[in-house]
Amino acid sequence: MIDQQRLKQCLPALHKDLYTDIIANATYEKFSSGQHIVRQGAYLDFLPIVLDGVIKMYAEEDNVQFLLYYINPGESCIMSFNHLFVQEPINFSAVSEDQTLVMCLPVRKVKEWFVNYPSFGKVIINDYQRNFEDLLRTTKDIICFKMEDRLIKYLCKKSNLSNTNNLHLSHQSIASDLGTSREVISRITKKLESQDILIQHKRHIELLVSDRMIA
Amino acid sequence: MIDQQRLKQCLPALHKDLYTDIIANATYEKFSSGQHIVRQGAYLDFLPIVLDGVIKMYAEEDNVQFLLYYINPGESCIMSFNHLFVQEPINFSAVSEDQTLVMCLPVRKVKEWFVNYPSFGKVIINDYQRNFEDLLRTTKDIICFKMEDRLIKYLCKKSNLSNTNNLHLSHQSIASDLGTSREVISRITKKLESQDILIQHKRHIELLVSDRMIA
DNA sequence: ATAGTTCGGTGATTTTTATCACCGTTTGAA
DNA sequence: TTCAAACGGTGATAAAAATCACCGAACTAT
Repeated sequence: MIDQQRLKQCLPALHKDLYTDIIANATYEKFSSGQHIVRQGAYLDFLPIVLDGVIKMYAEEDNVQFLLYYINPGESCIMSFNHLFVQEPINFSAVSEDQTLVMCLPVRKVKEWFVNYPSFGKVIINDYQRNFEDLLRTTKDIICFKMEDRLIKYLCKKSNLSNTNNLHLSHQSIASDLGTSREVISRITKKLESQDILIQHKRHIELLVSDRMIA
Repeated sequence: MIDQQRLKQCLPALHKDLYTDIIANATYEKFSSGQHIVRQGAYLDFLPIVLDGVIKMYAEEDNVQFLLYYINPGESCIMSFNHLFVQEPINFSAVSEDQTLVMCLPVRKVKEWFVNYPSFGKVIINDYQRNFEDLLRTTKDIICFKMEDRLIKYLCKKSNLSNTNNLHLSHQSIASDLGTSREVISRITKKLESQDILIQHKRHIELLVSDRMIA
């Protein structure tokens, strides 16, 4: 599905032998927008690594589903790694944002690589770190900022990810991502429109500010 | 400062040689209640592992300081691990809750162990996992529960940690941990007192419920 | 002893967020 | 084409949290 060249771009600094080994053992899955790659409460027997597209990490609680952070190409949904060693249900969900290509590494091999290749371990650590920092960022935002600021930040982030200012998002889905209700988003977007921060079109939201407030 | 026996209790399942190596290279620091072990914005040249006492993980933002989760004996404040490899300021603080004994492992050695001992890597992974799950739990609580429920949970947790129902906490410090203001806590504790969930004494709060609502 | 500080209580008010109710429009599928 | 579902707007209201202001009690260091 992918060659060594490509894999090196995604996961640099691994041991030479490891690249061939990974390619020999990987399987691939394509996901269309909105599909579950990992479902909260399920068990895992593979480690997913994003090759193309963006994955949203979600948490669910009391029928509320909210966005934690994003996984970009070359990154692994690494928080499922430990679940490879200890067989416990995972406590978040991963959902494809767009068309997504995911490389799946089998548990057995991942364990083996982790033991035999320190460079693989470093990649794992690095991804853990990144996941943790992203979650921490999100947590800080929730505590420190009010919904209006969080919404702006959210839109800027979306804009960055998709490389456009025209965001095809329903108020409902935004509300869900931010853990609030549609009405709240409707009112805030209206307010932001009056402040020339965005324009609401028929089918999308046009963002008028750039990277503002992105940490 | 500690012998091999003791170290094994804290960090089980390591390679035999590693225990002697760790003990040979560790230094120790004692902290009294409320001292900073790790300060947000600083750089690290050691990996702290808690031997005795409890450590609070804090985040700071906009002059608001709030509790993320606790580190118990045998656990490492592992999120600083990656900062050993890439020299970046850390984005949280660790503060001793009580009298605390911390073992400090030097960067150089930690890197070496990580490469040479897969069992050490597993411990690291395990601690990353735990830290992440704790933070995720906190994040879910913040989004899904209102302050009243979070306060009850917070008090239950404190009670568990210190093994007593008599909690010596000021409203101010509770407010800080939960990221709100003193008045809010004062009003909620009053309400909870009327519901027989707790009693406020001169110098402390007596909790009347047990593990209720602890996830 | 006393002066300054921390602590907790509480009223008043505002801000922020949530919830309910209802309505018209748009969209997509049969 | 038609009908149900999704979407968005908005008023009314309630709930939750934040903010300001002020008070007295308790504690602490000199």
